[in-house]
Amino acid sequence: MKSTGLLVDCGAPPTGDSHTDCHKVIMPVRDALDVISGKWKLPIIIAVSRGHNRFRDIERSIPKITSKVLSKELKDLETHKLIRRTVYNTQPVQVEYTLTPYAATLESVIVALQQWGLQHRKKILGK
Amino acid sequence: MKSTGLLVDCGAPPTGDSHTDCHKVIMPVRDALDVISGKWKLPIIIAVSRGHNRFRDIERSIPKITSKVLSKELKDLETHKLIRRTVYNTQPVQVEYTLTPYAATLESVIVALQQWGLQHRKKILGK
DNA sequence: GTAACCAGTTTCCAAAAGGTAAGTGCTTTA
DNA sequence: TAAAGCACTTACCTTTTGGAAACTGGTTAC
Repeated sequence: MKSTGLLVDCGAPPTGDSHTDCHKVIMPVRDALDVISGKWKLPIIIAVSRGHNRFRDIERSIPKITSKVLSKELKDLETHKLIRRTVYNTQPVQVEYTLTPYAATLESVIVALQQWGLQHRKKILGK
Repeated sequence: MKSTGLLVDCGAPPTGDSHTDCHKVIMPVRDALDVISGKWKLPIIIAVSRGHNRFRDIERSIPKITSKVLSKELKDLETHKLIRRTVYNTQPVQVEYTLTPYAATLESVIVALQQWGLQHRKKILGK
């Protein structure tokens, strides 16, 4: 799911009636999904929020992620202002990834997904 | 190494094994994303929940979706027990899509995404 | 002096997602 | 009788995603 701009072009909103109500929910949800959907973005945000701030540390904390994918997703998250990359000119150079304050606004999304995922797993695995 | 406050409480002490701690959040979130991520699944659920129950009606209510994609996503949602497909043997056959009670459990996820999407759009446009 | 760690990048490739356009078989409406 | 609606399906194609593996250019530990 790739869009050109920062917000989703949902086309012309259907005028009036029952569609409008629907559209008012669909559009914001699509805006949000555009930023955070995909296999890796939220796991990365969670890992960084739990104190995994170095590249290899994040990589190790997320099962099955590869360095190539991590590198690309970190760049995406940086352009969406959810993660900040800081380079310290130590010897050798040390790179630290931290969440921006803006990323904290995703907390309710993460909590909702975590809780739904938990009960879903219980439901699927026999209960 | 400061935290932004995005700390999801998953019952483990922050001083414990940070990888285990982290996985308790990542795994459920990934379980949830497996079911609902992608460009169309939540928009379809929203449309159906708003009373768009016929194929063409759903199609019209979601900007830019095509019948091919809608058909495929509806099948996926059916196998995940989120949508029920009912065929009435009228002349001609009438097909109705409805949400299962289980789909209602996604409400908090949808609300969280909708609200985040709303403020995100405001942030992007209104700065 | 070589093995390992760091922060990535590169290449090659397969699979999944998604768009375009047309068609199917049926029925209803003008 | 033609057009349009319903519920889809099919074929073809491009884009996106992501996995595997090697590699780079530095540093540090044994």
